[in-house]
Amino acid sequence: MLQPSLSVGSPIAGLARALDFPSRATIVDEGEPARAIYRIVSGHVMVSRFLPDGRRQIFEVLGPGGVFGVTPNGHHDSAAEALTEVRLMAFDRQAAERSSEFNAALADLLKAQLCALHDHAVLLGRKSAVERVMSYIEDLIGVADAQHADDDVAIVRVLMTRSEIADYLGLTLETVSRAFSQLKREGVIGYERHDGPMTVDLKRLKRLTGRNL
Amino acid sequence: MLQPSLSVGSPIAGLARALDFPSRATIVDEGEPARAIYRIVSGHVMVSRFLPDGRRQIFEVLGPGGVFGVTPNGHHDSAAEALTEVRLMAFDRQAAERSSEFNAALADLLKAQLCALHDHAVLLGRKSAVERVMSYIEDLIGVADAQHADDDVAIVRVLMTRSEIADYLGLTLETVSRAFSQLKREGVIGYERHDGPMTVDLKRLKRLTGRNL
DNA sequence: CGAAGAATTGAGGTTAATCAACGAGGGTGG
DNA sequence: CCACCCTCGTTGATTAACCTCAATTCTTCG
Repeated sequence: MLQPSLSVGSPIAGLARALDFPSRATIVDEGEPARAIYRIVSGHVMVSRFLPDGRRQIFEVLGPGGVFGVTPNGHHDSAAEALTEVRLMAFDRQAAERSSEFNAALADLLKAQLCALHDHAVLLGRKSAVERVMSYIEDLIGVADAQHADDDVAIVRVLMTRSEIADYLGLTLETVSRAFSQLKREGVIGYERHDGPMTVDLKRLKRLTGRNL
Repeated sequence: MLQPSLSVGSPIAGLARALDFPSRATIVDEGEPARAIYRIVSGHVMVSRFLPDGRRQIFEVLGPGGVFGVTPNGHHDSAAEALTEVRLMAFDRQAAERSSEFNAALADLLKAQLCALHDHAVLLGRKSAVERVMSYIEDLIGVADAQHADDDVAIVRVLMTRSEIADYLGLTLETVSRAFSQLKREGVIGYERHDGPMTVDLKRLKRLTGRNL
């Protein structure tokens, strides 16, 4: 997928500043006034929201090129947390919104996000626990689709805890753990340590997800 | 919420043509090449996607001002169906994408949609059946928030069938029906005929949703 | 070594899905 | 006009999936 600019060289480059965050840092809080729009240079970021009683839903996990902090009103509707060390470009919101060039580039990025959120809504509304976890694993492989197209096995690293994956997939951490265990028993995935590398048998995964998605 | 133009008077007005559809007509099919971007003038539209095995997820229900048919690639990722008689403005996609003015206006609309999809993801991932139906009823009242702010009772019309509501809320039609029955028993809502007007006791609804959202 | 955080696994409970029957309009054709 | 059918909604009984509670292990870190 094309990644529009929003970067140096563009006339709005002057509005941007680089920012770094350590792993697990909170970048924006829910409800906070929206002063900037952020683009990820390197690292990964989770975007989430809490219900008053503590239930959490993670909407998206963004990698390099991803954008967050966009809001229709003046306040962030969701929080953003660094999943790894992160380098960001921060664009002053007020100034950026006045630049039609910025908005046009942003529109392209938002279109892709919209599509991703549609995928995720299908997952949350209509897929079983194991299907959700398989979709998650496919996401992990992600653009690697290209580089793994002819491979039998992909190797990925799970950056999120079971609890975070659960809040992303609309499950509990126990159900996520059981789904991982089941897929491991079935030989779809393999790992020694949960924070180590995970191997994915692409053929088996495709066979399981191919039929229904 | 502000509704940016994308309308007559704008320099891209020449790219637009008006279209009418009868109730229940299919406006765009999933997978179809994306020739246009649509804005609703009047009426309501559902946007949805199917899994290969027939499971359906409805992403959003759009009213006047709503936009659909936006896609990051050349093909529609979802279908759109008229829920009522609908009048649309259709913007030629190729031409519109070249207009930074169009894209800028579109960005504002997409921001609002993004926020709405976040709300919906929380609903799908983290709310119980009755909570989902209550949220749906709140949506029905919608902007009426303003005009009903001092009222005790709102009167709304449910345009969707139980099956459509189920596919919107990630439930089965039976569960939706039971939730409606329960809320009726509890006096939160009232109706004689399912296709007739429905009264909503706003105080009771707020009391139930207020705590947890 | 002990404590804290994360994952796994088991047992049991709850919610929502599934299967099934029935009733209420609305349309169509005899 | 009425009988029939078809769609939609409601409700009940049962099942299955997932959640909750709880115990245990593993790893890391002080």
